[in-house]
Amino acid sequence: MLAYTNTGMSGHPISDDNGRSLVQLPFSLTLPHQITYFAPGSEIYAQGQKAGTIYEVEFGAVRVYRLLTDGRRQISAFYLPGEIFGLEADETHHFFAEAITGTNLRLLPRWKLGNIPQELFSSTLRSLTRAQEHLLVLGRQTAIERVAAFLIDMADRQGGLEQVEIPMSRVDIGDYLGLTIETVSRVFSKLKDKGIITLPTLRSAQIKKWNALRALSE
Amino acid sequence: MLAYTNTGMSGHPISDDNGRSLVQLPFSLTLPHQITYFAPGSEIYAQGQKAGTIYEVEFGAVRVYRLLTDGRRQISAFYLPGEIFGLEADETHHFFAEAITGTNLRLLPRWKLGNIPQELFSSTLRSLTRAQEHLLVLGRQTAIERVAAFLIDMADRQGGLEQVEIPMSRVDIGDYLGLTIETVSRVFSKLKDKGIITLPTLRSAQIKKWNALRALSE
DNA sequence: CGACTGATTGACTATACTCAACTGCGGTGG
DNA sequence: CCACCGCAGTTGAGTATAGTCAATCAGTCG
Repeated sequence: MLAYTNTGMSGHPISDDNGRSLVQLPFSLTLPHQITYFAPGSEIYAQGQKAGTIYEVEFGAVRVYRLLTDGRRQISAFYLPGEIFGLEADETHHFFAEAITGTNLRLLPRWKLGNIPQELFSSTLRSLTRAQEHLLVLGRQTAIERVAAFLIDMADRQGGLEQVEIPMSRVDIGDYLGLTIETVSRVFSKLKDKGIITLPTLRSAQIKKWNALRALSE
Repeated sequence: MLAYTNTGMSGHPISDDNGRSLVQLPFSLTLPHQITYFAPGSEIYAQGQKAGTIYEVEFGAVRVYRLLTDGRRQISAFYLPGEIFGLEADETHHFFAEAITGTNLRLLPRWKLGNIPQELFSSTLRSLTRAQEHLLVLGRQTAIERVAAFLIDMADRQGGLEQVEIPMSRVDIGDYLGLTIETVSRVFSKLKDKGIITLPTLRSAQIKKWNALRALSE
């Protein structure tokens, strides 16, 4: 889990040859920073743990989520290469974070009090806007609209190409969209039947009709 | 709309004699700052408008929301005295903001680039945590659980007293919780029938059984 | 005191959930 | 290289929760 390998990433690179995002601007605080590999499914931090380190995804994908006592789970965000997570309002983590696929993370030391990098602040504001926009999806959109919004978001974050890599399982997608896996699966099938997308593999999609998909996501 | 009056606030003060929040720490950037009154229902800013000003609620209540093209609305957050809103990741507002009741706002000038006050950063992180927690409510909780969570949140933000002021309408509550007004109303009635709360007026509630309410919100 | 608006209650419906069976992809071993 | 196995995903049938439409009630403001 601490040794660097490429295992688990074959077939799912969402970054260019330098491990940089194709979309997001690379983030850089003062060097040096440590890079750590996390195996698929491994925990990055847990709710209640002491916070401090900030993480930037180099390659792979991360889910950040919260649990109810009976096990219901809400994934509040996925993080792809170039994106930052792990900041908290106080000294404690309020969420869980796990690697989805094999993931390399840059570990950035806690910001110095009174010296907040502009880029870190911007990243936080982008996360806030993203979360607030997702509230609209969860609160007011139907199952089809949610899945359409998810696919468009994933596509946009990967450069807007036809081919979309989907590193997470149907369970993860359901827990992100506030749906069951069965509903997610049914919607994928319906979009496929309508010729809006194709599903070359379980972990990828091709968007064939952008306009139709955008119309669905409202 | 620009002249200071007290109209519309009678009966709903959620702050102490100094107009300070009973719960939140007061926020203060470098003085001076302008105070402006907004009448009930009046617009503070609109989606697409140029952003820049940051707002702190002195008294009253604010709703920040987003609309779908067909009119469906999601309120992403309510802001009560002492709380800050209006910051955006770029130069443009992505949401609408309106005064719910008569509201006094401190208008704080845009932060200087490269000079982000610690308190502003903390406030942003608190908003992010709050939004992410609300995702769990919208994505994974039932109608009763959502209303219970709302009541507890409102109570906590007002000092945890038995008496809770509810400055917003049932429509607002529904659009915040991702429910219809009918469902909100039915849940209020059910909580009342169970003796968990009483409803002295339409704009207030008394929490009689905290444990029961907390258990419902999970 | 009356009218208007917001809230409540009721009857019925629809969307997504639950439970269950089946399919197929991907990985492993012969 | 192919066959088997296991699990993630799909599909189906029936159900439940919240939504829709409609009527009534209540609180507020002229």
